[in-house]
Amino acid sequence: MAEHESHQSNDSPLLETVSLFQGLAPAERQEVYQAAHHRAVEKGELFFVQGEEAHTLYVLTQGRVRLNQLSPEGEQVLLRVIVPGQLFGGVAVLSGTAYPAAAEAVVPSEALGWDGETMARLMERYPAIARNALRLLAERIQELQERYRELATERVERRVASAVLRLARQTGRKVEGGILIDFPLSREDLAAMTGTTLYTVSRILKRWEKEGLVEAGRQRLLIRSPHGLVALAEDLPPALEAPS
Amino acid sequence: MAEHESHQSNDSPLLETVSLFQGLAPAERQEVYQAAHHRAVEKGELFFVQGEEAHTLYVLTQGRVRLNQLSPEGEQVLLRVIVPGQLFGGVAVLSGTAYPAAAEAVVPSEALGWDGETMARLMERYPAIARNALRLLAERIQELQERYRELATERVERRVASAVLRLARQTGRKVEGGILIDFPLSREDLAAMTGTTLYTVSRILKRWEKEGLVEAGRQRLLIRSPHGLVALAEDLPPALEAPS
DNA sequence: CGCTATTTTGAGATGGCTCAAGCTATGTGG
DNA sequence: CCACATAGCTTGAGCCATCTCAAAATAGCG
Repeated sequence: MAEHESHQSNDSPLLETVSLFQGLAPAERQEVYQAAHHRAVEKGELFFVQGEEAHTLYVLTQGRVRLNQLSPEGEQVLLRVIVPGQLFGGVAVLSGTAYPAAAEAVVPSEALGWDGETMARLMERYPAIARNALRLLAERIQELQERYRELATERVERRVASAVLRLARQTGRKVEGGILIDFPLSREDLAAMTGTTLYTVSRILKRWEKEGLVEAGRQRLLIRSPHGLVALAEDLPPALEAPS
Repeated sequence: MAEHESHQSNDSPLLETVSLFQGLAPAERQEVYQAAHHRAVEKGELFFVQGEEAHTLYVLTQGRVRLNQLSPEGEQVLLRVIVPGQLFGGVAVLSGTAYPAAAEAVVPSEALGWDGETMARLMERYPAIARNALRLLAERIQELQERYRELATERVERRVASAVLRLARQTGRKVEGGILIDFPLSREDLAAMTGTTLYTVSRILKRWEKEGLVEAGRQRLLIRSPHGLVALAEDLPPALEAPS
């Protein structure tokens, strides 16, 4: 029957953990799931491009997606990295405008999509979805405001430290020796997240490596000492090795 | 009876223009209005402080309010300026967290306030309010993202130009000779909006004044040539005087 | 095994910050 | 109504964090 070739179920076990659908009964989630269409994109491909009229709101189910915003002059900013369970494209759909950024899969990725009208209908029927959406957007605003302040008032090294920690929290995988950022992340990506250049990021990572804070490879970042980075991000006195 | 000493009505003519309540019938707006309480604060006073648990969502009816975010290190960022009709404090109430910024009246100001539960109840009853709120938040996110990119990729002068233009659009008053920013705005305020220092802003304004773009006084800014500023903000070739 | 993307490193330039000092409106109390 | 206090603004000089540009090293990938 109408069955997607999904990974491990024809049910909506995945949606259980999606905060947009929190508070729905299983049967309701099932209905929401039925209304979705499934989309898979290759590494490097886009779910949507910046400027395209927004039609679909996605929830990522597999992979990692970057939201890039391009300035009129062609400079890129990496607004955020989406991990499974998170919403993307929603802002544009809800405000009825064009996508303000492009969504690029950094690894092979899959998502569920609902077009604007469908989602409006679902929200109508299940106000909990609208409430959740409000809460999610409000949280996004708070985070954005904080990052805005960070960018406005803090030096590069600290911004990079914050960005790395944020990534670690979002998409870090515990491995022996530390926390590994779980997708290919280049110096240039980090630069685009923090408003600096890839050269400066490279130098900073080298320095951190010397200090034993991280282990940085080609598109790879292992955080050996989250504490050390937190200290940097918050400008604590650089943690003495052996307090007397 | 229970009548506020409001400026010119016991009705809700004001709410008509508030986008949060767009789409409500007059009677419904009336009910919304009944549920509000009225609050006036003096110049320099705060509607709420940063970190305070969020209880009330406001719509400004009179005056101008600044939303300031303070960094842990004590540096200030001016996130936005609220003009009558706009919502503030809503993000914190909707996400159920503490206010992420302080709201300071830059001139004597008045607002209508609803506490979180009341607003939740109203949204329940009138889904249009929830829809409007979603749209408003989505628009805020878009604006913030854009400003984030601006801060990340553009030089100070251009950022200041953009900030001034934004203010002019929001709260500019046409007067003879140009557009006047309609509330006291210091060099330091502009610096806090654009992530720079008051010294740099001062120099930039002086330069613009020499070029005839603006007229800058003590906490006063008159834009003589919006076009010139737009050119700066967008890095067009600096508008030739007389194209041959 | 060679090609290409990524990263490192150096050297030099500079935009904007910092600090210090003086200036000037504005409002206030005598 | 004046003189003074104050908050806001200007200006200079020096510095430095970060950017730029150039070039070489490295690592994957096909």
